[in-house]
Amino acid sequence: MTMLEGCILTQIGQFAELVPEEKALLLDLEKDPKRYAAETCLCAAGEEAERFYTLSSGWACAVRDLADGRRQVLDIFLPGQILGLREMGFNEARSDFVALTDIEACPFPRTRLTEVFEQAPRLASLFFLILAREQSMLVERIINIGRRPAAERLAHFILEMKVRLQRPSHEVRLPMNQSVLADALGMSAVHVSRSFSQLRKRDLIRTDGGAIWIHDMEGLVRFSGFNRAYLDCEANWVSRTDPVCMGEAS
Amino acid sequence: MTMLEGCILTQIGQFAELVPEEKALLLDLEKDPKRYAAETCLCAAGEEAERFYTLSSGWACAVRDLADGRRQVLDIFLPGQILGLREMGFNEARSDFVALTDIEACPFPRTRLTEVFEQAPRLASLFFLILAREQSMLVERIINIGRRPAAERLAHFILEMKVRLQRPSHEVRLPMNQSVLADALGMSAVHVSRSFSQLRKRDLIRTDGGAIWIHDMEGLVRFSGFNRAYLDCEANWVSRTDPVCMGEAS
DNA sequence: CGTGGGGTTGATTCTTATCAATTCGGGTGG
DNA sequence: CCACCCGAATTGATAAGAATCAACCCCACG
Repeated sequence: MTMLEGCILTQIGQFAELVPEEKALLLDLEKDPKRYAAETCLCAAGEEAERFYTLSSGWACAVRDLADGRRQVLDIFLPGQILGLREMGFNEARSDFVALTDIEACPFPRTRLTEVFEQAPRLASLFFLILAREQSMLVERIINIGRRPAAERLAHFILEMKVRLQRPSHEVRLPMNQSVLADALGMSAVHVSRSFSQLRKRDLIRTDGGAIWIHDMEGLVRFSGFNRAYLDCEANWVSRTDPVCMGEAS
Repeated sequence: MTMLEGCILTQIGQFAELVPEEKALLLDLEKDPKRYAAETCLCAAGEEAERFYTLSSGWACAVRDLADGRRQVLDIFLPGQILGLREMGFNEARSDFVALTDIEACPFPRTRLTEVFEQAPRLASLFFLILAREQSMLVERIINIGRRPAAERLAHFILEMKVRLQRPSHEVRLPMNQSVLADALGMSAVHVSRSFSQLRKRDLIRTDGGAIWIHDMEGLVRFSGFNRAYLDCEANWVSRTDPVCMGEAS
């Protein structure tokens, strides 16, 4: 079983060198993780959303249910991500947050983030960057759903997850059934299955139980029009001046 | 002709009371607006993207062209918005930015934003909020494109624009042809036309040239499943503590 | 007057959804 | 070990939705 681990510290640390004060603030956000079973709904759309969650192990997702039963998966969260960030400006949760696997997540009050921003202004910039990266992912999903036919759409999604998992292995194991996949890709579960067959027939992937082997990476990339650039976000602009400033403060 | 005006100051001012220093920093971002004709491409995907633009009048959009000619409109920008924010972490533009009407926009170097964040940390929080609101809009667009059939999708889009325009009038005038609309909604131009007829046949709207009259607001809302909550973003959490801090600094 | 872009409409084709039946694999209890 | 059940994946048949292709209208504009 692939149990992923991670913390927001390493996630954010990719963008800039953090000073001890900043690290302490971030660590505090995930100091008391709780365990939740797969399928648990951490937060339902419409409820007053007082808290966010740092995800330290396992997978989660954000989902929106429509009146007529249709549903759309909005995000897939991996360890090290924060659940709820985009809801900062709203008093009611705009979507469900659901555990896809057993997870460890640490709830913290939304207002805590405000305090963090005040105590370490540079972190506000870094969180800005995180939102910007998430936006880029959403934008690619819009392109994917809006303009790519089913098989390419699925292929693109597989590649996105492959890159996000940061594993050298060509095996991608997604802890979700084809029905969830369908809701993430804006299609029907049956058609996800058909699209898998298509990718197999073209010898781009092989599947075995829950696992997907990327058999022809180059072909899959070409087929789906995938370009990983949108996942590779940098923050050269943040680290330049501020660290000095923080150093003085410490 | 509907010529919209606006500045980022009022846009951001909705979220919190700004102190003079903050206002000055923001005003500086749009102090030297330039005029661009409709159709002008401010920035093409792939080029090194050194600058963002504050949009002070007219409409613009972000577009992505795919290899095979398909295209997807990613954002519609109204006066007071900043073009490019989400690209903060990238060195190359991830999409085209194109003027939909004649516009006035003020280019400023991306690094300027960093300076702003350093000089007025609270603005970093507010820009964080802006990104969060934009994310909410993207998320609704994903739901719209992923899970709603064409006519509902169009209806939802019309209502979103109606709310964003902040006009009491039930007339919505979109400065874009049905082909652009199609690219925004992930469908074909012909089908946009048919969807308009459907909405007309149901007596939900009337159209005349470029203008759309919402004839049955309640019906349109019901039909499309529109809920404006995602556009109504608040920042009660920002203004609480920081202004004091800024007051001291001044 | 022509001309051309945008909008509408119809005919056709393609894609995807929906419904239904079958298979597969993993548990569970006898 | 086997019978059974269940959820998930696959496959086929059919229907609906949307794209595409093509014709046509309308109107602004030279």
